[in-house]
Amino acid sequence: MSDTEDHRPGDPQTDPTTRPHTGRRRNEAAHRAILDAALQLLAASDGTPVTIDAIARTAGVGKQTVYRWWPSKGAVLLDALTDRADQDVPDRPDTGALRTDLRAFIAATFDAAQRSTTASALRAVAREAARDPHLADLMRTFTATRRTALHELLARGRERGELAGDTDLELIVDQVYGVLWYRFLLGHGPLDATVAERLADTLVAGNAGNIGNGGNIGNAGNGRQSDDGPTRG
Amino acid sequence: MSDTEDHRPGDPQTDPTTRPHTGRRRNEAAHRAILDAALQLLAASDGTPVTIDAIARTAGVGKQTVYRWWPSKGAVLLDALTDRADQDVPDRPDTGALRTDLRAFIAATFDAAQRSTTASALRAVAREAARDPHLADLMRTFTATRRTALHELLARGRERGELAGDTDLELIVDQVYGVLWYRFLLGHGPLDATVAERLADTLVAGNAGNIGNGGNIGNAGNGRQSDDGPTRG
DNA sequence: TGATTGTCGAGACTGTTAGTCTTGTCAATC
DNA sequence: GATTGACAAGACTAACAGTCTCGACAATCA
Repeated sequence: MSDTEDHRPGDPQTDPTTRPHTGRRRNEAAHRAILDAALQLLAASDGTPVTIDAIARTAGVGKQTVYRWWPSKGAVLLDALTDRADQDVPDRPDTGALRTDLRAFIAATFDAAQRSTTASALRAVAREAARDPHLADLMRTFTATRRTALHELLARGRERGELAGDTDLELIVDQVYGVLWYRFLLGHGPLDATVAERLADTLVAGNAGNIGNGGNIGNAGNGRQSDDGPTRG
Repeated sequence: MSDTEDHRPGDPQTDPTTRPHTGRRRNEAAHRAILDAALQLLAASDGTPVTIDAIARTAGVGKQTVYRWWPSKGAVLLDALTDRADQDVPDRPDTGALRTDLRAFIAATFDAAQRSTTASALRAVAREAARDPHLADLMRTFTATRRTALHELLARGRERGELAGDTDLELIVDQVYGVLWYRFLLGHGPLDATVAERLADTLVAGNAGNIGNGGNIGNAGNGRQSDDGPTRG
């Protein structure tokens, strides 16, 4: 729940530190009802976009009340999604071995994305984000946490020597989340535990360094350079 | 140019085989002007969606003329994009070695996606597709050709023993196009020749079979099973 | 107690856009 | 010359995000 302190942007009156605050107080129940309505509609969404009117009507609330506390439709939707998705943030496995850590992380991530309520909401928000640059930005922040967690997991493995010193960790992160989003949004391939294992194993094997990197073709060391910084964008 | 034979859907009169066709003929110049206008607007798009009115106005054409030949805005946009993107379909390198084939294919694909005209149009169409299920379908067909080409390239390598016999080729395809779309749409990381090489090399190394698949951690053979069929969805 | 402030639900309003319908014109065929 | 159908122009409808207005209500202050 990242929303309990929303203000009307640029409205210092709502900051209780400056002035005692007169006037009627914010109705927490309405606020809660809006988030619940938004999540319910997102979860039930069949592809048609969720409208503000529908959210307000479902919540039994005036439209203005929605816009008093959120700057745009996208912000409401993301708050509703966050409210839900924070419940199933993948934990950060630390088994001491990269391959098993990675397997667990990817499997948990795939699994979380597939939970029916989350999945439908996530898809709906992603669709909105395609048209709403502000929401797209919020989505980037939303995903950055998970990207960072994966990056750290990989960095730990690299420090232990399980990945080559010049491994491009960001590329691995993008391979994982690229496959996830690609299959999630297009739905043309599975995102199950088997795929998670295959992906984890081949990523580790493919970046393991000079010990077993060749296969049938010698893999000449080609000026790869490491890049750090957990999340670039 | 995949559009020269569009009909008004469900309008058998336009099929010249049934009846000689009376009345004024279709204006090819207008048709061409619409596609050109659409592409021009797509290429110049800054994020704001391209409207049908703008296309018609730019083409010097009535809106009805657009809708006479295309069923929806998405269809026009995709036709315009196809018109352009067919020019830079990556060829199918066949150097005899998987690693170099893959490097060339991925580099060419990344490069084509980045060409300024194509890139802007592609992004705009992808944004539209998020809201327009019909366009999303057309996009899948549009990308299927390229997916198939990559799949075949990989299958060739597997036959030559450069990939393990149980390699999941679809997963590799999705890693390539997943990274491509993910970085292309979010723009948080590069899609250059260096990345193409790294990606190709690690994919080959990670799926090379039992010769050098371990790295520091033994990679126990875990019941992976191959799945063929070039494109599943 | 009464004035002030700010929220509430309701819903009218504005502006934008996809897609349809209408009108008067023009070109091809019968 | 009649019919058919494409044409440009643009009015029209329906959805939707976001704003504005209204009368009611709740909290604070003088």
